[in-house]
Amino acid sequence: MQLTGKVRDLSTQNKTLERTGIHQITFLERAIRGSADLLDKHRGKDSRSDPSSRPRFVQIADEIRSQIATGALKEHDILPSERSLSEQYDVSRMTGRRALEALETEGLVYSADRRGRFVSPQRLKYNVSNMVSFVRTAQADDVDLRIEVVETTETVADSRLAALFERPVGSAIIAYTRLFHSGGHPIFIETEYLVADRFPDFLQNDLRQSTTQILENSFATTASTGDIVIRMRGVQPDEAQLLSISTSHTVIELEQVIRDEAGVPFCFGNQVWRGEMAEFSAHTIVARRSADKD
Amino acid sequence: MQLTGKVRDLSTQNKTLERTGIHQITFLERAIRGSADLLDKHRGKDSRSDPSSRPRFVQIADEIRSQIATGALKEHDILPSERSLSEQYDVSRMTGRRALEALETEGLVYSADRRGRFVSPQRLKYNVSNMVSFVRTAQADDVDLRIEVVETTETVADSRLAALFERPVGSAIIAYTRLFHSGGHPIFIETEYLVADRFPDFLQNDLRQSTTQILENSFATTASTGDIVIRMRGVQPDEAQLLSISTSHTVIELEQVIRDEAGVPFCFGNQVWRGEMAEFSAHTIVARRSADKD
DNA sequence: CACATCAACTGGTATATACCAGATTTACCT
DNA sequence: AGGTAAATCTGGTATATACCAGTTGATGTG
Repeated sequence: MQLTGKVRDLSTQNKTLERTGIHQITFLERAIRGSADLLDKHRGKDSRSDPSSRPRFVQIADEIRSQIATGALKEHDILPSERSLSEQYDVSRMTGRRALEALETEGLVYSADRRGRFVSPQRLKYNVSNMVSFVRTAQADDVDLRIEVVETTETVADSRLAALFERPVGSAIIAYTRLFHSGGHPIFIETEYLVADRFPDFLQNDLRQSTTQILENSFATTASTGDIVIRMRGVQPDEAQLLSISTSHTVIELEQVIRDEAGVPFCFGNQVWRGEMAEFSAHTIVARRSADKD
Repeated sequence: MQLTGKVRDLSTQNKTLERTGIHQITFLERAIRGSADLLDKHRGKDSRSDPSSRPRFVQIADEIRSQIATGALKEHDILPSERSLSEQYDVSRMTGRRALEALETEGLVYSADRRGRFVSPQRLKYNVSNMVSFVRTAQADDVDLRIEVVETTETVADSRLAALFERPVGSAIIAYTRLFHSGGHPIFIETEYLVADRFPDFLQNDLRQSTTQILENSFATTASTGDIVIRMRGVQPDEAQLLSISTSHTVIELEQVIRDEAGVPFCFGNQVWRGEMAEFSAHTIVARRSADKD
């Protein structure tokens, strides 16, 4: 019965081969191994009875991971494709795919839609305490950074923004969304909201620079304190497109409220990071049960 | 040619049905729809030509997501299984699986190996600035928290710990690993390292409580400042087991160095969180270009 | 009633196949 | 040389099938 199945498979597979015309050698190789393989399958069921009890796709992922670790594969190098992995390790394409997907969720690998998968670069370090502008510290650290302005709008405060800014609902708000690239690759999306009456004509500025700088230079406003929330969550379709990652991936969301010396909140920012691309640090000072509660 | 393929499929499928014997109704249903389906397949290829151009598994995930949002499915409720989804939506098991996996990586759903998938509970909020013990603040917020001591060891400092503690390599170090549960479910793993000579007989204490409390009460040591790093990464197999999540998932790693009033580091902690289970907040004060220069 | 057993679940892994659409490369033609 | 069209890559989606190993609940036995 199984053999009959095999024969039928051959006929359909040949039809395919006539069109694609390239996998014939691989196919023949597998056919030669075929008879022995059939016995193997009936015996111990591959790998599970073996001492190496780890799933095949994990083993393959491990091999690639070590190739990255040893430097055989370097940052932004292209990885073997799903199909070539399946030939190389004599597994199905799906198994090769799972290995690559595992590396992707780990963050070691990123994928560019229909072009291939590549080795992820080193993480960017973002010191959230050092709120003196991510842009400026990054540039000081020689991180190449390109800022793309995605959208700028003048809108009004909904209930959430109103509460954050301690202003009435409907207050004029400036909003802009920017996409940050490093090494030619998107790293995070940032949307910032500013109280409009405090920063007239803010959007006239070139936003492809540190906004903290603009606020300091043109509006004499400096960040003094901030409240930050960091969480991991699933990516939204529109975000996925901007970050050029596939849906059903996780990102890190970082929200911050920035206050001036008087404690008045003037900027609300929302950042959506490719999780594998960053690392967040903070320096904290324990509030000795005085004002700060929670 | 395609039709021939179909006929062949039927014959093999019947063979299978004789053994499993349970999915016959589903199979018949599908067979009745068969002729129309075949035409559909030849025309626009399901869903892609449709206005609803989103992949089938995304649509299914969306439906379940809205069921969670509306409260039809509540925290820790069990979700439909992969097989029942595939019947319900008339898709293959793999497609149903992908829908569930998507929800899992989003964090809306967690899976307990071979028992099923369940709706994730609300996130725990962890204020990292408020270093006055996660345990104590959680208990103040009525979060039920169970601490399981996984391992306690007395070891010596490797180069990394030595550097962190500003002590020579080989210094005696106390280490313990604890698993934190909430609502009967594992939330994060914490491993803490203490300089041994400063905290004699520390491991004699019951570690199923706030260690900050122990340090304050028995050793007159209070946390004053801390350095924290947060990053997203892939989970290690041993961690996955403790957290009862599957491999190839992402977790949030939180490392912290805790210092006393004199600025001397006395505790190094490493936490591995189920990413969907937590949300980290911090209150930061901008260092006005004085000491802090990262 | 306690305990062992077994049938029926569950997700996990794996294969084979198919077609799609976008990206890239090659080949050819002007 | 330049440009276009076809071939051939890439991953994305989907189906059907199979067997595995835990979990759970029902069934029966001591």
